[in-house]
Amino acid sequence: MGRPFDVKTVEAKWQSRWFDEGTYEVDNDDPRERYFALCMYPYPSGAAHQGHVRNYTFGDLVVRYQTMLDKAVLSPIGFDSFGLPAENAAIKAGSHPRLFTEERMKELSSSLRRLGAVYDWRREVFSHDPEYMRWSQTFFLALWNAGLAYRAEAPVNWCPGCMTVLANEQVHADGTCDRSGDVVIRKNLEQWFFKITDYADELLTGLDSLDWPERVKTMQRNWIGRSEGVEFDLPLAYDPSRALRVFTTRPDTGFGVTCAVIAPEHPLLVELTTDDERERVLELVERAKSESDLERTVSTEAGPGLDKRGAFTGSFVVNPFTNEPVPIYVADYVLGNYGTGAIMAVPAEDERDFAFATAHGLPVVRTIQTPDGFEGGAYTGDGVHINSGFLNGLGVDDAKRAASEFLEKNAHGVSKVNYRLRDWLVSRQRFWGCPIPIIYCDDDGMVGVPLDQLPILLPDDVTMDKTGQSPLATHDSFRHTTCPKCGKPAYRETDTMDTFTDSSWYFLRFADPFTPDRAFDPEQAAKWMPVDQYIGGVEHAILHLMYARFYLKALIDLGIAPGLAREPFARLFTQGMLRIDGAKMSKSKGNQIAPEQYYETVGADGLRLFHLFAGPPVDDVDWNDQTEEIIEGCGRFLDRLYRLSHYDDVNFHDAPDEGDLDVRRSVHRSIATVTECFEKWMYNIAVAEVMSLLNTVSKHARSEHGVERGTLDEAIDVLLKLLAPMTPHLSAEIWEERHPDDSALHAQRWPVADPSLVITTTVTMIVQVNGKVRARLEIDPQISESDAHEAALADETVQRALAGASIKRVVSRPPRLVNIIV
RNA sequence: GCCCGGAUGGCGGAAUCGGCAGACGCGGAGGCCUCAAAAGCCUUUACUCGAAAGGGUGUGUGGGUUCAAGUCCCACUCCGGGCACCA
Repeated sequence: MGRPFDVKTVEAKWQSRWFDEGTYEVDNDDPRERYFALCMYPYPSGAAHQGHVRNYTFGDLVVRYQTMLDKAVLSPIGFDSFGLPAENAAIKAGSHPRLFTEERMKELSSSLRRLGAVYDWRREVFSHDPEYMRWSQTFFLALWNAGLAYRAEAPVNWCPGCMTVLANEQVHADGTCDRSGDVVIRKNLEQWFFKITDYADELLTGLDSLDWPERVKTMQRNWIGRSEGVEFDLPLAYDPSRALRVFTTRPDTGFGVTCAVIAPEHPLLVELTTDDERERVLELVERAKSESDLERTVSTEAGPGLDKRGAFTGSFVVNPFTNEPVPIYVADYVLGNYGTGAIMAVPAEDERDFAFATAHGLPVVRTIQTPDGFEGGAYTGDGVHINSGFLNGLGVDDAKRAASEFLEKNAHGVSKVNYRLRDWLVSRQRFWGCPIPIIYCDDDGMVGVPLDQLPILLPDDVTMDKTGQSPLATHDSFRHTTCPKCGKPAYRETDTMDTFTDSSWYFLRFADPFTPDRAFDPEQAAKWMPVDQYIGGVEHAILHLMYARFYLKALIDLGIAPGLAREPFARLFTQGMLRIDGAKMSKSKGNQIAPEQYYETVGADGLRLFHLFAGPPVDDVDWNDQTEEIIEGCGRFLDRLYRLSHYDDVNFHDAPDEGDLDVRRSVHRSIATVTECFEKWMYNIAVAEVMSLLNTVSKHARSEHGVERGTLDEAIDVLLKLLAPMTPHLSAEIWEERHPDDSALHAQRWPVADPSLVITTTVTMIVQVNGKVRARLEIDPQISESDAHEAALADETVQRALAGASIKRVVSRPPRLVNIIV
């Protein structure tokens, strides 16, 4: 397309200027009000793709807008540079992941600059920087010393594709790996964990204060999964001095217990199993062990096969409510690592128990009166208790209280809160991550690497193993070391940390990377934290966003980050994703649309404008045949702006008249609208408003009568300021042409609407007859109810519509409408 | 199965304090400019009946509340996302 200016030259000029002059560098002692704007730590996968463009366009808009509001805006950037893709690529190419990663970092940096995104590059951070690793390892040791990092054997998720264990959060509900999509298998391994469960309660309650999308908060709440209940004893029938301990959230249904069920991993299982039942029980236990979670996670619907998922142990416990013996079953639907690994089963009021009981021919005893017409198995709603001794007649809540008291007195009952959340598994059997700074000594056991020996760096002389096994595990000079305590030969830990540990504190480093010999100065960090606006994809709703919340709380409690707000991200925005033919646009699917081609035509400005205009930022964007044309349209808008600002085809007249005043009103109303839209993330509407204003001004200026010079200049300058955060290059260029002696556009203040020009002097009132619009009247907004009524009736078209019919009623709602009912 | 979103012209989407449905843009149609084209500019564009004036119908479906419903209530359909044996 032929454009009235050279887009590449203009954009290159301003990009160099912002970068070379450090326009968006900000000092920690800046006295202005502070604003911390942050896009999620990007993984350096090479040149920016459209998803990045969208994300960083939003981020850059926030930075530039807040800057124009005269705030000290912290806009940092860095790279989440450890991770599997680099490692896999290095394996393929036979190189080192570092070389590969640094190449990709350069590409991503320059494509962010090409987009016109502005940062304080002095604060750049990347995870594999030795200085960053030093602090990652320091923090690991601090967590370890405080007991928040520990090593334990547990059944863990192993991804055969990634050749490493994964955290629970990285495994989908269907048992597949979040990264590779492989089916995850369960292994018993000794691994490193962070004790995130210590913070379960705060992670839950802290959500309330956050200005985050409700669905993200809901997802975190569900993931944490708090449940209140009672833990109590079911005495063993053959030895009442001992008991099976169970957890329930429904103590009120105790009279309906018809069996107890324990997990295949339960420590008492062997003892409880009688000779007669041993064969079937062992078979079930073996199967539970070998099956993947995918196979084990089948829904608990009654049907063929369900009976095989549980077996009678041959033993009984006594129900403390009824003093009757009930059989103990083992079943894989009861989890070994939740609650006590054993439950009381109440088929009448729990769907899983109902399905299980039905499959095994166990009785169903209702303890809550079902509503009339209730059909089906378990009834989980509220109701009056029946068949329940002292609980009869009570509702669920009252019965829960009474039953809990009973259990406290008679069955060692204690109220207990359980969480679904498990500790964060942080060790990975991979090379390209931050090494865990622990040494194993035969005499001293686990010993932390002394702080003055940090960072433990990854060796350069490695051959990436085609099998995917980490070369650290077999790297002799890395593995062999001496014990810091006794000096004897010892081994290093060869696992590395989950890369989510790196992204759990990078924002603190951004706040202060300047203080020597410290990860950050807490006083400096406290000035910026929490992040005022965090921007990223919803795919991190649980993973990164929960880990970072935990990590910051832990660092504060360990005295590393005293004085900081306990929540890292005050306000979160999650943008929609890009789809192409309904599928997610992604590198792995190979369906990405590169941004570069658009820089040649509409420029970064045009592409940015498209992303802002395409629809609400939260919504997904479907990239289709029409998209190209919309992008072209965004380019055309910028051309029209350029022409108008050069007075193409404009006619002038001298003194401002009523028409000019109307233009000024439009200008000021647009200021108000765009400002509001920016605050509410309604960027698509902000763009529409600016387009609309340009149309209004152009039309007026190009009319035969023309425009008064000062009025047009004000309109153009306001347009440039409103567009400055959206299309920064061209706006800055035009501004400079028009104001060669003034400071640059981005140093200008955001415009403020003149209230006297925003208020409307006349307004259109609609007149309806029986709810149908029959006339539109220009009236004074202050018009009284009766005047509005009269004006409506006086109108000719209204009279024609009434056609003499008798008026039953008039609804007068000035200044919006009058509705006449006949 | 449960929990959240969402459904508006040919298309992306506006309009949430119940008060002009379709802002803005894309696409289409017609015109101006031009030897012609591109670019640009102007007009028009929900559907439908009508030559026109004018009328009727319209926000996934079916009901309801109201003078008035895209917006509120009830029931449902479809699409997207999250969770899915956590006792």
